[in-house]
Amino acid sequence: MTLPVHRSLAGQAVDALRELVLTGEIPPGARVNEVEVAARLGISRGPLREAIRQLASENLLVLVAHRGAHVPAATPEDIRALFELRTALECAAAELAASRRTDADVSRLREVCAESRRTYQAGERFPYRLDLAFHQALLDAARSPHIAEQVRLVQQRVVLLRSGLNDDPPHQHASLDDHDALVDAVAAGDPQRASSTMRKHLARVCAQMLAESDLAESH
Amino acid sequence: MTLPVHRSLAGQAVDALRELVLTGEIPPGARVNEVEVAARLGISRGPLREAIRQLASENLLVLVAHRGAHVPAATPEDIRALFELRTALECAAAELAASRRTDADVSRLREVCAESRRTYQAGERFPYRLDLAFHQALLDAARSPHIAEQVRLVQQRVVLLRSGLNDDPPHQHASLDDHDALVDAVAAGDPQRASSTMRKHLARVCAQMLAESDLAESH
DNA sequence: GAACTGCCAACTGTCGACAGTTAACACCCC
DNA sequence: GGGGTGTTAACTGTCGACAGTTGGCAGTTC
Repeated sequence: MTLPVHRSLAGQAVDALRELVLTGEIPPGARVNEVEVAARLGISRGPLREAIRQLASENLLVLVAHRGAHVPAATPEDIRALFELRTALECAAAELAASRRTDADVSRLREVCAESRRTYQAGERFPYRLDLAFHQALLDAARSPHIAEQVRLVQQRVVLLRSGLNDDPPHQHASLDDHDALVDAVAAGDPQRASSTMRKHLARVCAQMLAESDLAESH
Repeated sequence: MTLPVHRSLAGQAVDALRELVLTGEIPPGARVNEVEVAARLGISRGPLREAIRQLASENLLVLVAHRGAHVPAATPEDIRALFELRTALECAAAELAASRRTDADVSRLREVCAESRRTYQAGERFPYRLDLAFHQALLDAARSPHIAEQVRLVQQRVVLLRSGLNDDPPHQHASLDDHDALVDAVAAGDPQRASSTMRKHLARVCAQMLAESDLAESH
Protein backbone atom coordinates (compact mmCIF):
# COMPACT_ATOMS: atom_id res chain seq x y z
CA MET A 1 0.00 0.00 0.00
CA THR A 2 1.45 3.32 -1.08
CA LEU A 3 0.47 6.47 0.67
CA PRO A 4 -0.37 9.47 -1.50
CA VAL A 5 2.80 11.22 -2.63
CA HIS A 6 1.22 14.62 -2.39
CA ARG A 7 0.19 15.42 1.14
CA SER A 8 -1.15 18.90 1.52
CA LEU A 9 1.24 21.46 2.96
CA ALA A 10 -1.25 22.17 5.70
CA GLY A 11 -1.20 18.49 6.64
CA GLN A 12 2.57 18.42 6.72
CA ALA A 13 2.55 21.65 8.70
CA VAL A 14 0.33 20.05 11.34
CA ASP A 15 2.84 17.25 11.85
CA ALA A 16 5.88 19.52 11.73
CA LEU A 17 4.42 22.08 14.11
CA ARG A 18 3.20 19.38 16.46
CA GLU A 19 6.75 18.04 16.53
CA LEU A 20 8.15 21.50 17.28
CA VAL A 21 5.75 21.86 20.19
CA LEU A 22 6.08 18.36 21.63
CA THR A 23 9.87 18.32 21.50
CA GLY A 24 9.91 21.61 23.34
CA GLU A 25 11.62 23.37 20.47
CA ILE A 26 8.85 25.88 20.87
CA PRO A 27 8.71 25.86 24.68
CA PRO A 28 5.62 26.40 26.86
CA GLY A 29 4.78 30.08 27.02
CA ALA A 30 6.49 30.89 23.72
CA ARG A 31 4.58 32.54 20.93
CA VAL A 32 4.32 31.16 17.40
CA ASN A 33 5.41 33.81 14.92
CA GLU A 34 3.56 33.02 11.72
CA VAL A 35 6.01 34.48 9.23
CA GLU A 36 9.00 33.01 11.03
CA VAL A 37 7.60 29.49 11.36
CA ALA A 38 6.17 29.58 7.84
CA ALA A 39 9.60 30.47 6.49
CA ARG A 40 11.17 27.77 8.63
CA LEU A 41 8.81 25.17 7.17
CA GLY A 42 9.21 26.58 3.68
CA ILE A 43 5.51 27.30 3.22
CA SER A 44 3.30 30.38 3.19
CA ARG A 45 1.17 31.60 6.04
CA GLY A 46 -2.10 30.20 4.68
CA PRO A 47 -1.49 26.50 5.27
CA LEU A 48 0.36 27.29 8.49
CA ARG A 49 -2.64 29.14 9.89
CA GLU A 50 -4.82 26.13 9.10
CA ALA A 51 -2.34 23.94 10.97
CA ILE A 52 -2.32 26.33 13.93
CA ARG A 53 -6.12 26.19 14.12
CA GLN A 54 -6.04 22.42 14.17
CA LEU A 55 -3.39 22.21 16.87
CA ALA A 56 -5.32 24.78 18.88
CA SER A 57 -8.36 22.52 18.84
CA GLU A 58 -6.08 19.71 20.05
CA ASN A 59 -5.14 22.04 22.94
CA LEU A 60 -1.48 22.08 21.97
CA LEU A 61 -1.75 25.80 21.21
CA VAL A 62 -3.82 28.65 22.60
CA LEU A 63 -5.17 31.39 20.34
CA VAL A 64 -5.40 35.01 21.46
CA ALA A 65 -7.08 37.55 19.22
CA HIS A 66 -4.60 39.71 17.33
CA ARG A 67 -1.76 38.20 19.33
CA GLY A 68 -1.49 34.88 17.64
CA ALA A 69 -0.85 31.45 19.10
CA HIS A 70 1.30 30.36 22.00
CA VAL A 71 2.14 27.08 23.71
CA PRO A 72 0.14 26.76 26.94
CA ALA A 73 2.01 26.56 30.23
CA ALA A 74 0.48 24.04 32.60
CA THR A 75 -0.54 24.75 36.17
CA PRO A 76 -0.76 21.97 38.79
CA GLU A 77 -4.53 22.39 38.68
CA ASP A 78 -4.40 21.74 34.96
CA ILE A 79 -2.40 18.58 35.47
CA ARG A 80 -4.89 17.26 37.98
CA ALA A 81 -7.88 18.00 35.72
CA LEU A 82 -6.13 16.50 32.72
CA PHE A 83 -5.45 13.30 34.61
CA GLU A 84 -9.10 13.10 35.58
CA LEU A 85 -9.86 12.97 31.89
CA ARG A 86 -7.07 10.51 31.18
CA THR A 87 -8.24 8.28 34.01
CA ALA A 88 -11.81 8.27 32.72
CA LEU A 89 -10.64 7.25 29.26
CA GLU A 90 -7.96 4.72 30.11
CA CYS A 91 -9.96 3.01 32.86
CA ALA A 92 -12.73 2.47 30.34
CA ALA A 93 -10.17 1.21 27.84
CA ALA A 94 -8.76 -1.20 30.43
CA GLU A 95 -12.25 -2.52 31.15
CA LEU A 96 -12.99 -3.05 27.48
CA ALA A 97 -9.58 -4.63 26.92
CA ALA A 98 -10.24 -7.13 29.70
CA SER A 99 -13.55 -8.03 28.03
CA ARG A 100 -12.34 -8.22 24.47
CA ARG A 101 -8.69 -9.23 24.54
CA THR A 102 -7.43 -12.06 22.38
CA ASP A 103 -4.41 -14.24 23.05
CA ALA A 104 -2.46 -12.15 20.56
CA ASP A 105 -3.29 -8.99 22.54
CA VAL A 106 -2.03 -10.54 25.77
CA SER A 107 1.17 -11.74 24.06
CA ARG A 108 1.81 -8.27 22.71
CA LEU A 109 1.26 -6.70 26.15
CA ARG A 110 3.61 -9.17 27.85
CA GLU A 111 6.19 -8.55 25.17
CA VAL A 112 6.18 -4.80 25.75
CA CYS A 113 6.38 -5.34 29.52
CA ALA A 114 9.32 -7.70 29.11
CA GLU A 115 11.21 -5.27 26.90
CA SER A 116 10.57 -2.44 29.34
CA ARG A 117 11.92 -4.52 32.21
CA ARG A 118 14.97 -5.61 30.22
CA THR A 119 15.81 -2.01 29.37
CA TYR A 120 15.26 -0.89 32.95
CA GLN A 121 17.39 -3.67 34.46
CA ALA A 122 20.14 -2.96 31.95
CA GLY A 123 20.71 0.09 34.09
CA GLU A 124 19.17 2.64 31.82
CA ARG A 125 15.91 4.34 32.38
CA PHE A 126 13.23 2.63 30.40
CA PRO A 127 12.34 5.01 27.66
CA TYR A 128 9.04 6.85 27.63
CA ARG A 129 8.59 5.35 24.20
CA LEU A 130 7.95 1.94 25.77
CA ASP A 131 5.44 3.39 28.19
CA LEU A 132 3.51 4.80 25.26
CA ALA A 133 3.81 1.46 23.47
CA PHE A 134 2.27 -0.30 26.45
CA HIS A 135 -0.71 2.01 26.65
CA GLN A 136 -1.11 1.75 22.89
CA ALA A 137 -1.16 -2.04 23.06
CA LEU A 138 -3.85 -1.83 25.70
CA LEU A 139 -5.91 0.46 23.49
CA ASP A 140 -5.56 -1.95 20.60
CA ALA A 141 -6.95 -4.69 22.81
CA ALA A 142 -9.89 -2.49 23.82
CA ARG A 143 -11.01 -2.13 20.18
CA SER A 144 -12.77 1.19 20.71
CA PRO A 145 -11.51 3.57 18.04
CA HIS A 146 -13.06 6.72 19.44
CA ILE A 147 -11.69 6.13 22.92
CA ALA A 148 -8.30 5.34 21.42
CA GLU A 149 -8.32 8.58 19.48
CA GLN A 150 -9.12 10.64 22.56
CA VAL A 151 -6.46 8.89 24.61
CA ARG A 152 -3.96 9.72 21.91
CA LEU A 153 -4.87 13.40 22.17
CA VAL A 154 -4.65 13.38 25.95
CA GLN A 155 -1.31 11.58 25.93
CA GLN A 156 -0.05 14.24 23.58
CA ARG A 157 -0.86 16.87 26.13
CA VAL A 158 0.82 14.82 28.82
CA VAL A 159 3.94 14.67 26.65
CA LEU A 160 3.78 18.45 26.44
CA LEU A 161 3.55 18.71 30.23
CA ARG A 162 6.42 16.26 30.64
CA SER A 163 8.80 18.42 28.63
CA GLY A 164 11.51 19.39 31.05
CA LEU A 165 10.66 16.70 33.57
CA ASN A 166 12.66 13.56 34.32
CA ASP A 167 11.34 10.30 35.67
CA ASP A 168 13.22 9.05 38.67
CA PRO A 169 14.03 5.32 38.96
CA PRO A 170 11.75 4.48 41.93
CA HIS A 171 8.78 5.79 40.03
CA GLN A 172 9.82 3.82 36.97
CA HIS A 173 10.08 0.64 39.01
CA ALA A 174 6.57 1.15 40.34
CA SER A 175 5.26 1.78 36.85
CA LEU A 176 6.74 -1.48 35.62
CA ASP A 177 4.94 -3.33 38.40
CA ASP A 178 1.73 -1.46 37.58
CA HIS A 179 1.97 -2.52 33.97
CA ASP A 180 2.49 -6.16 34.89
CA ALA A 181 -0.49 -6.07 37.22
CA LEU A 182 -2.58 -4.54 34.45
CA VAL A 183 -1.65 -7.25 31.99
CA ASP A 184 -2.56 -9.88 34.57
CA ALA A 185 -5.99 -8.35 35.08
CA VAL A 186 -6.57 -8.07 31.34
CA ALA A 187 -5.35 -11.63 30.73
CA ALA A 188 -7.67 -12.87 33.48
CA GLY A 189 -10.58 -11.13 31.78
CA ASP A 190 -11.40 -9.15 34.90
CA PRO A 191 -12.66 -5.71 33.79
CA GLN A 192 -13.26 -4.50 37.33
CA ARG A 193 -9.70 -5.26 38.43
CA ALA A 194 -8.22 -3.90 35.19
CA SER A 195 -10.03 -0.63 35.75
CA SER A 196 -9.04 -0.22 39.39
CA THR A 197 -5.43 -1.16 38.62
CA MET A 198 -5.30 1.44 35.88
CA ARG A 199 -6.79 4.01 38.22
CA LYS A 200 -4.08 3.39 40.79
CA HIS A 201 -1.40 3.47 38.12
CA LEU A 202 -2.51 6.81 36.75
CA ALA A 203 -2.93 8.25 40.25
CA ARG A 204 0.71 7.40 40.87
CA VAL A 205 1.86 8.87 37.57
CA CYS A 206 -0.13 12.04 38.23
CA ALA A 207 1.28 12.43 41.73
CA GLN A 208 4.76 11.93 40.34
CA MET A 209 4.27 14.60 37.71
CA LEU A 210 2.87 17.04 40.26
CA ALA A 211 5.88 16.43 42.51
CA GLU A 212 8.35 16.97 39.68
CA SER A 213 6.53 20.06 38.49
CA ASP A 214 6.69 21.53 42.02
CA LEU A 215 10.37 20.69 42.08
CA ALA A 216 10.95 22.35 38.75
CA GLU A 217 9.03 25.41 39.86
CA SER A 218 11.27 26.03 42.86
CA HIS A 219 14.53 25.43 41.01
CA MET B 1 -17.64 42.74 31.10
CA THR B 2 -17.82 43.49 27.40
CA LEU B 3 -16.78 40.89 24.91
CA PRO B 4 -14.51 42.03 22.10
CA VAL B 5 -16.58 43.63 19.35
CA HIS B 6 -14.27 42.26 16.69
CA ARG B 7 -14.35 38.48 16.65
CA SER B 8 -12.24 37.06 13.85
CA LEU B 9 -14.11 35.96 10.75
CA ALA B 10 -12.61 32.51 11.16
CA GLY B 11 -14.05 32.31 14.66
CA GLN B 12 -17.47 33.38 13.45
CA ALA B 13 -17.18 30.93 10.58
CA VAL B 14 -16.57 28.08 13.02
CA ASP B 15 -19.81 28.85 14.83
CA ALA B 16 -21.81 29.47 11.67
CA LEU B 17 -20.54 26.33 9.94
CA ARG B 18 -21.08 24.25 13.07
CA GLU B 19 -24.64 25.50 13.11
CA LEU B 20 -25.12 24.57 9.46
CA VAL B 21 -23.87 21.06 10.13
CA LEU B 22 -25.70 20.44 13.41
CA THR B 23 -29.05 21.71 12.16
CA GLY B 24 -28.73 19.40 9.18
CA GLU B 25 -28.77 22.29 6.74
CA ILE B 26 -25.67 20.62 5.35
CA PRO B 27 -26.86 17.02 5.69
CA PRO B 28 -24.69 13.96 6.39
CA GLY B 29 -22.89 12.91 3.23
CA ALA B 30 -23.04 16.35 1.66
CA ARG B 31 -19.89 18.12 0.57
CA VAL B 32 -18.89 21.60 1.69
CA ASN B 33 -18.24 23.77 -1.32
CA GLU B 34 -15.73 26.36 -0.22
CA VAL B 35 -16.63 29.15 -2.61
CA GLU B 36 -20.34 28.62 -2.11
CA VAL B 37 -20.26 28.54 1.70
CA ALA B 38 -17.76 31.39 1.84
CA ALA B 39 -20.09 33.51 -0.26
CA ARG B 40 -23.03 32.46 1.90
CA LEU B 41 -21.20 33.60 5.03
CA GLY B 42 -19.95 36.72 3.31
CA ILE B 43 -16.28 35.92 3.85
CA SER B 44 -13.39 34.73 1.72
CA ARG B 45 -12.08 31.19 1.50
CA GLY B 46 -9.12 31.76 3.83
CA PRO B 47 -10.97 32.07 7.14
CA LEU B 48 -13.48 29.45 6.01
CA ARG B 49 -10.72 26.91 5.40
CA GLU B 50 -9.41 27.55 8.91
CA ALA B 51 -12.90 26.94 10.25
CA ILE B 52 -13.21 23.74 8.23
CA ARG B 53 -9.93 22.45 9.66
CA GLN B 54 -11.13 23.09 13.17
CA LEU B 55 -14.48 21.38 12.66
CA ALA B 56 -12.69 18.46 11.05
CA SER B 57 -10.61 17.99 14.19
CA GLU B 58 -13.89 18.04 16.14
CA ASN B 59 -15.03 15.21 13.85
CA LEU B 60 -17.96 17.21 12.51
CA LEU B 61 -16.35 17.17 9.05
CA VAL B 62 -14.14 14.75 7.18
CA LEU B 63 -11.35 15.97 4.93
CA VAL B 64 -10.46 14.19 1.69
CA ALA B 65 -7.43 15.34 -0.28
CA HIS B 66 -8.36 17.45 -3.30
CA ARG B 67 -12.02 16.70 -2.68
CA GLY B 68 -12.67 18.97 0.22
CA ALA B 69 -14.75 18.41 3.31
CA HIS B 70 -18.01 16.53 3.80
CA VAL B 71 -20.30 15.76 6.71
CA PRO B 72 -19.72 12.19 7.92
CA ALA B 73 -22.58 9.69 7.68
CA ALA B 74 -22.75 7.45 10.73
CA THR B 75 -22.85 3.67 10.66
CA PRO B 76 -24.36 1.65 13.53
CA GLU B 77 -20.84 0.53 14.41
CA ASP B 78 -19.86 4.20 14.70
CA ILE B 79 -22.76 4.87 17.02
CA ARG B 80 -21.78 2.02 19.30
CA ALA B 81 -18.13 3.11 19.44
CA LEU B 82 -19.11 6.72 20.05
CA PHE B 83 -21.32 5.73 22.95
CA GLU B 84 -18.44 3.75 24.45
CA LEU B 85 -16.55 7.02 24.56
CA ARG B 86 -19.53 8.95 25.86
CA THR B 87 -20.11 6.34 28.56
CA ALA B 88 -16.50 6.49 29.69
CA LEU B 89 -16.66 10.26 29.99
CA GLU B 90 -20.09 10.72 31.51
CA CYS B 91 -19.76 7.87 34.00
CA ALA B 92 -16.58 9.49 35.26
CA ALA B 93 -18.39 12.82 35.39
CA ALA B 94 -21.24 11.24 37.35
CA GLU B 95 -18.77 9.77 39.85
CA LEU B 96 -17.03 13.09 40.32
CA ALA B 97 -20.34 14.91 40.60
CA ALA B 98 -21.44 12.56 43.38
CA SER B 99 -18.19 13.30 45.22
CA ARG B 100 -18.12 17.05 44.73
CA ARG B 101 -21.72 18.24 44.46
CA THR B 102 -22.95 21.14 46.54
CA ASP B 103 -26.51 21.80 47.61
CA ALA B 104 -26.77 24.34 44.81
CA ASP B 105 -25.76 21.67 42.27
CA VAL B 106 -28.46 19.31 43.53
CA SER B 107 -31.06 22.06 43.43
CA ARG B 108 -30.15 22.90 39.88
CA LEU B 109 -30.37 19.24 38.83
CA ARG B 110 -33.77 18.78 40.47
CA GLU B 111 -34.98 21.95 38.82
CA VAL B 112 -34.05 20.72 35.34
CA CYS B 113 -35.67 17.35 36.05
CA ALA B 114 -38.86 19.03 37.25
CA GLU B 115 -39.06 21.23 34.18
CA SER B 116 -38.50 18.23 31.90
CA ARG B 117 -41.28 16.31 33.62
CA ARG B 118 -43.66 19.29 33.47
CA THR B 119 -43.05 19.68 29.75
CA TYR B 120 -43.45 15.97 29.16
CA GLN B 121 -46.65 15.68 31.16
CA ALA B 122 -48.06 18.71 29.38
CA GLY B 123 -48.39 16.33 26.49
CA GLU B 124 -45.50 17.55 24.43
CA ARG B 125 -42.27 15.75 23.95
CA PHE B 126 -39.73 17.12 26.34
CA PRO B 127 -37.28 19.02 24.21
CA TYR B 128 -33.79 17.73 23.60
CA ARG B 129 -32.66 21.09 24.90
CA LEU B 130 -33.64 20.03 28.43
CA ASP B 131 -31.79 16.74 28.09
CA LEU B 132 -28.64 18.68 27.21
CA ALA B 133 -29.30 21.04 30.11
CA PHE B 134 -29.47 18.10 32.51
CA HIS B 135 -26.18 16.62 31.36
CA GLN B 136 -24.64 20.09 31.46
CA ALA B 137 -25.78 20.59 35.06
CA LEU B 138 -24.21 17.26 35.96
CA LEU B 139 -20.93 18.32 34.35
CA ASP B 140 -20.99 21.56 36.28
CA ALA B 141 -21.33 19.56 39.49
CA ALA B 142 -18.37 17.35 38.48
CA ARG B 143 -16.02 20.35 38.27
CA SER B 144 -13.66 18.74 35.80
CA PRO B 145 -13.16 21.19 32.94
CA HIS B 146 -11.32 18.85 30.61
CA ILE B 147 -13.90 16.09 30.95
CA ALA B 148 -16.66 18.67 30.44
CA GLU B 149 -15.00 19.90 27.27
CA GLN B 150 -14.73 16.40 25.83
CA VAL B 151 -18.32 15.58 26.71
CA ARG B 152 -19.38 18.71 24.90
CA LEU B 153 -17.57 17.53 21.77
CA VAL B 154 -19.07 14.05 21.99
CA GLN B 155 -22.56 15.40 22.55
CA GLN B 156 -22.11 17.51 19.45
CA ARG B 157 -21.46 14.39 17.45
CA VAL B 158 -24.50 12.75 19.00
CA VAL B 159 -26.58 15.73 17.92
CA LEU B 160 -25.26 15.20 14.42
CA LEU B 161 -26.25 11.54 14.53
CA ARG B 162 -29.69 12.45 15.88
CA SER B 163 -30.49 14.66 12.89
CA GLY B 164 -33.47 13.01 11.25
CA LEU B 165 -34.36 10.86 14.23
CA ASN B 166 -37.33 11.33 16.56
CA ASP B 167 -37.57 10.24 20.15
CA ASP B 168 -40.65 8.23 20.93
CA PRO B 169 -42.55 8.85 24.18
CA PRO B 170 -41.77 5.53 25.95
CA HIS B 171 -38.09 6.21 25.58
CA GLN B 172 -38.55 9.74 26.85
CA HIS B 173 -40.42 8.49 29.90
CA ALA B 174 -37.60 6.08 30.70
CA SER B 175 -35.05 8.87 30.29
CA LEU B 176 -36.92 11.05 32.76
CA ASP B 177 -36.80 8.23 35.31
CA ASP B 178 -33.10 7.72 34.60
CA HIS B 179 -32.42 11.38 35.23
CA ASP B 180 -34.26 11.31 38.53
CA ALA B 181 -32.36 8.22 39.63
CA LEU B 182 -29.10 9.93 38.68
CA VAL B 183 -29.92 13.00 40.76
CA ASP B 184 -30.76 10.79 43.72
CA ALA B 185 -27.42 9.00 43.47
CA VAL B 186 -25.55 12.30 43.14
CA ALA B 187 -27.49 13.86 46.01
CA ALA B 188 -26.72 10.82 48.16
CA GLY B 189 -23.03 11.25 47.40
CA ASP B 190 -22.75 7.72 46.05
CA PRO B 191 -20.25 7.77 43.15
CA GLN B 192 -20.58 4.04 42.49
CA ARG B 193 -24.34 4.21 42.07
CA ALA B 194 -24.14 7.43 40.05
CA SER B 195 -21.75 5.77 37.64
CA SER B 196 -23.75 2.59 37.19
CA THR B 197 -26.99 4.56 36.80
CA MET B 198 -25.40 6.71 34.12
CA ARG B 199 -24.11 3.59 32.39
CA LYS B 200 -27.60 2.11 32.24
CA HIS B 201 -29.05 5.40 31.04
CA LEU B 202 -26.58 5.75 28.19
CA ALA B 203 -26.99 2.09 27.23
CA ARG B 204 -30.69 2.73 26.85
CA VAL B 205 -30.16 5.90 24.84
CA CYS B 206 -27.67 4.13 22.60
CA ALA B 207 -30.01 1.19 22.01
CA GLN B 208 -32.80 3.61 21.19
CA MET B 209 -30.65 5.46 18.66
CA LEU B 210 -29.57 2.22 17.04
CA ALA B 211 -33.19 1.09 16.76
CA GLU B 212 -34.28 4.39 15.21
CA SER B 213 -31.34 4.40 12.85
CA ASP B 214 -32.25 0.89 11.67
CA LEU B 215 -35.79 2.08 11.23
CA ALA B 216 -34.69 5.09 9.24
CA GLU B 217 -32.48 2.90 7.09
CA SER B 218 -35.31 0.65 5.99
CA HIS B 219 -37.78 3.46 5.37
C1' DG C 1 11.28 62.06 37.64
C1' DA C 2 6.72 60.13 36.50
C1' DA C 3 2.90 59.94 33.65
C1' DC C 4 0.63 60.83 29.52
C1' DT C 5 0.49 61.11 24.42
C1' DG C 6 1.56 60.25 19.81
C1' DC C 7 4.17 57.63 16.55
C1' DC C 8 6.19 53.39 14.58
C1' DA C 9 7.44 48.76 13.71
C1' DA C 10 5.89 44.09 13.91
C1' DC C 11 2.47 40.97 13.47
C1' DT C 12 -2.08 39.11 12.69
C1' DG C 13 -6.46 39.03 9.83
C1' DT C 14 -8.23 38.97 5.30
C1' DC C 15 -8.60 38.97 0.44
C1' DG C 16 -8.11 38.06 -4.56
C1' DA C 17 -5.55 35.53 -7.96
C1' DC C 18 -3.04 31.62 -9.84
C1' DA C 19 -1.66 26.70 -10.13
C1' DG C 20 -2.70 21.86 -9.77
C1' DT C 21 -5.99 18.12 -9.33
C1' DT C 22 -10.32 15.75 -9.96
C1' DA C 23 -14.31 14.11 -12.11
C1' DA C 24 -17.57 14.24 -15.61
C1' DC C 25 -18.70 14.71 -20.34
C1' DA C 26 -18.05 14.20 -25.16
C1' DC C 27 -15.70 11.88 -28.60
C1' DC C 28 -13.50 8.21 -31.01
C1' DC C 29 -12.30 3.52 -31.97
C1' DC C 30 -13.46 -1.16 -32.14
C1' DG D 1 -23.32 -0.13 -28.63
C1' DG D 2 -19.58 -0.58 -25.16
C1' DG D 3 -15.24 0.66 -23.61
C1' DG D 4 -11.45 3.52 -23.54
C1' DT D 5 -9.44 8.25 -24.14
C1' DG D 6 -8.91 13.26 -24.50
C1' DT D 7 -10.84 17.51 -22.99
C1' DT D 8 -12.82 20.77 -20.01
C1' DA D 9 -15.13 22.90 -16.16
C1' DA D 10 -15.26 23.03 -11.27
C1' DC D 11 -13.04 22.98 -7.15
C1' DT D 12 -9.25 22.64 -3.93
C1' DG D 13 -4.39 24.04 -2.58
C1' DT D 14 -1.26 27.75 -2.25
C1' DC D 15 0.70 32.18 -2.49
C1' DG D 16 1.71 37.21 -2.21
C1' DA D 17 -0.14 41.60 -0.93
C1' DC D 18 -2.90 44.83 1.72
C1' DA D 19 -5.44 46.45 5.85
C1' DG D 20 -6.11 46.74 10.79
C1' DT D 21 -4.52 46.05 15.46
C1' DT D 22 -1.18 45.72 19.19
C1' DG D 23 2.58 46.87 22.10
C1' DG D 24 6.65 49.40 22.75
C1' DC D 25 9.43 53.64 22.34
C1' DA D 26 10.43 58.39 22.15
C1' DG D 27 9.03 62.88 23.17
C1' DT D 28 6.57 66.07 25.90
C1' DT D 29 4.33 68.03 29.87
C1' DC D 30 3.60 68.77 34.70
